[in-house]
Amino acid sequence: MADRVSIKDIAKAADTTHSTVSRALRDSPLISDATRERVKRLAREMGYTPNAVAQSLQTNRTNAVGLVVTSIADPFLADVVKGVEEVAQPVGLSVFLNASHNDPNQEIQVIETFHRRRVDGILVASSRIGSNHLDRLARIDVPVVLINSEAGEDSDFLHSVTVDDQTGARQAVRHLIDRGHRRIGYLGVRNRPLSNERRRQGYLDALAEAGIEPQDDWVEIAAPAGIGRDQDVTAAEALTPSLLSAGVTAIFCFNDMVATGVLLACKHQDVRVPDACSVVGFDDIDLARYVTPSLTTVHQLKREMGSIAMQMLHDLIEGKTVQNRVLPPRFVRRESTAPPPRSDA
Amino acid sequence: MADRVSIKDIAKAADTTHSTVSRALRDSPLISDATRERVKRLAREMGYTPNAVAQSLQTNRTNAVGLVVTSIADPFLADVVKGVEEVAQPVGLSVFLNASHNDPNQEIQVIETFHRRRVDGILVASSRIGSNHLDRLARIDVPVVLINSEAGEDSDFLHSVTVDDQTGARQAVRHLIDRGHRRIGYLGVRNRPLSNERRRQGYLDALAEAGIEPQDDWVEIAAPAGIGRDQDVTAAEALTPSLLSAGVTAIFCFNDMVATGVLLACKHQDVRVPDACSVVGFDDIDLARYVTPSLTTVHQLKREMGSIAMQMLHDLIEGKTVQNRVLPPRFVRRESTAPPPRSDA
DNA sequence: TCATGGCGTGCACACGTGTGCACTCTGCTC
DNA sequence: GAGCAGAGTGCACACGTGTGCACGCCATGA
Repeated sequence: MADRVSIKDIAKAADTTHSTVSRALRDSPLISDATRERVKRLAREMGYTPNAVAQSLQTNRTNAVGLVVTSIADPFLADVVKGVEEVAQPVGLSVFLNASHNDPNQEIQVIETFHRRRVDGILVASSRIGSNHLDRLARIDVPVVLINSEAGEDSDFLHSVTVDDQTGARQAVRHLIDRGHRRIGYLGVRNRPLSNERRRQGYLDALAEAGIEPQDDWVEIAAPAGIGRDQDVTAAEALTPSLLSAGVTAIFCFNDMVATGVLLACKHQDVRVPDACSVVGFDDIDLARYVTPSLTTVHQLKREMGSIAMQMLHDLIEGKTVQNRVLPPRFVRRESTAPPPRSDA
Repeated sequence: MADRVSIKDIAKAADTTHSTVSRALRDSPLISDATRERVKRLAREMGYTPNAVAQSLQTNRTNAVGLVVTSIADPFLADVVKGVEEVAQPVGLSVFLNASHNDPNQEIQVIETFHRRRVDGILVASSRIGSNHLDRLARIDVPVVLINSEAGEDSDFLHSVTVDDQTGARQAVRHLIDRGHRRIGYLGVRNRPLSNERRRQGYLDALAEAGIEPQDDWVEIAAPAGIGRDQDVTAAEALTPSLLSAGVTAIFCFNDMVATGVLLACKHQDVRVPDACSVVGFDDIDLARYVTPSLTTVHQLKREMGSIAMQMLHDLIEGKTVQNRVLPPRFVRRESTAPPPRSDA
């Protein structure tokens, strides 16, 4: 009952028209102070709550944005989403959350849904979408900000915020080299091809700088069954023995989940970390501090990525122009790295 | 350009009226097969995407639900949200995600936003809201499902799905007793009072069954600075020494995060787990398998809670009646529990 | 006294879609 | 041949809000 009250009802109660009520509630200077106050008081008393649906239809603005992530249960993305939320809420933007699970059908469906709902902008933290569905995104005619999956040739509606994967990877591997390692492995993933390629390249850069010839059997690329933590861990666990038997004394991992899988595998094989083998992760999710040994890793500004991306999208919606952002990684040394068992000359 | 096409435009192209187009697209039996096909083909060719905003205004259904969580970065809630998503997407419901951070102002604002947007239902995974904002929720006149925070006296619009905290806790503590422990501590949290109280009660039940007199200094209740993982861990870490010096040989923790804090504290104090002290968690988040030693804990059906809650909400929206659900916990034994160091007679 | 101007209000239309009702047309039946 | 049923379509209104424009009123000034 308190629900169904519209500005028309208020108008009736105030003995005026809905136009006046609308203007009074929006503090239009056209309205006299007396009626403005009278209308506002009535609105309060009658328990009026504006109908955002009708407003959207009229103003052609929904004040809603779409957010696609590959998986919500990914702790990395959870932090990103948190950052998004922290900016969206204060500026009055609502967020439609959708997962894509790297499934082409769901990706299409999600974009379609955002279009139908006439969102004012889209945030993508799901690497495949940026590249694969450009045409579909373009048709919506709405600003898009990609997170950790660059904007290809910069079109005028596609923007991005990323971390400098390659530099982060190079720093991490250089640390291992500085500690005396020469035989260093890379354990990557197949289902996030862009980041994986950049981090692998950083790994190769560091080896090259140190004059180390990379060996084929130092590199393994896991193909996790799905998306998210569990699969990364399991897939990495399975591939670790092969790397160890290739004789590496340190393993640089695509992310902390993969590194955790390596830790578990070492535990089962009684390979002591870091004494017998050093391990380095990427992302610096909370987990990195909780495992034993705690993970040396590359810190990403996860929450900041989310909030910066959301701020960019907000600016774009307001018609401002924005600059793409590349955030700096930060190397974090913890307990999972040490010099190699015996120095390899 | 492909955007601004409405059913009126299609009507013009098909040399008919928007009424016919509307009916044709909705497969109304009033329309002849010929025109239906013609309209549908034109709609496709012109790149028509229905305007959900206008549809909502007309039908008084938004096909959107609101989801409030205390924090998105909480791994427990992340799984719940995932379950919600998995049900919502297929049935065509969109999800507005909002965080409350246990902040009364934000809680009010979130509910207000959901009302303005005329969501068809609300999902609450933020314990405080159920009890504190009943009046506000009632005013929206929309079904509400609470997750892990019961529905008080069951009103007709409030429903819930919870886990049986008390039984889970009792099972966990009984396991410790079976292993031979007599001096068992409880490390709880202050900012989730309902669950905390139920788990503490289960702890007391188990002690009572074994004829053990609980001691005041066996129980500590942490007051984490905020919500989510990090604060739980830190707060628990700080309180662990006090429990250890009370002479307990095992600690039952409010959740796995708290347990992780205990593990860290023990590590720093060189107290070996489980040899010198056993530790039990709650929730069975992924982390529980990754720490060393892996955590003995109480498994919760996290994803299922989300999907069941969403299914309930969907049924309620469709006008069906539903039953509140209490999910069974499942005790999981891992590496963090063992008999006490020397048997206390 | 009349023109002028400003202030406050109401009228009417718009946004895009759904739907009850009236209308037209075709073909059939008596 | 008139009447009628039924199928297909269009008209008009509704949903709740925002806004350009015209109107009425009052005060001011010539």
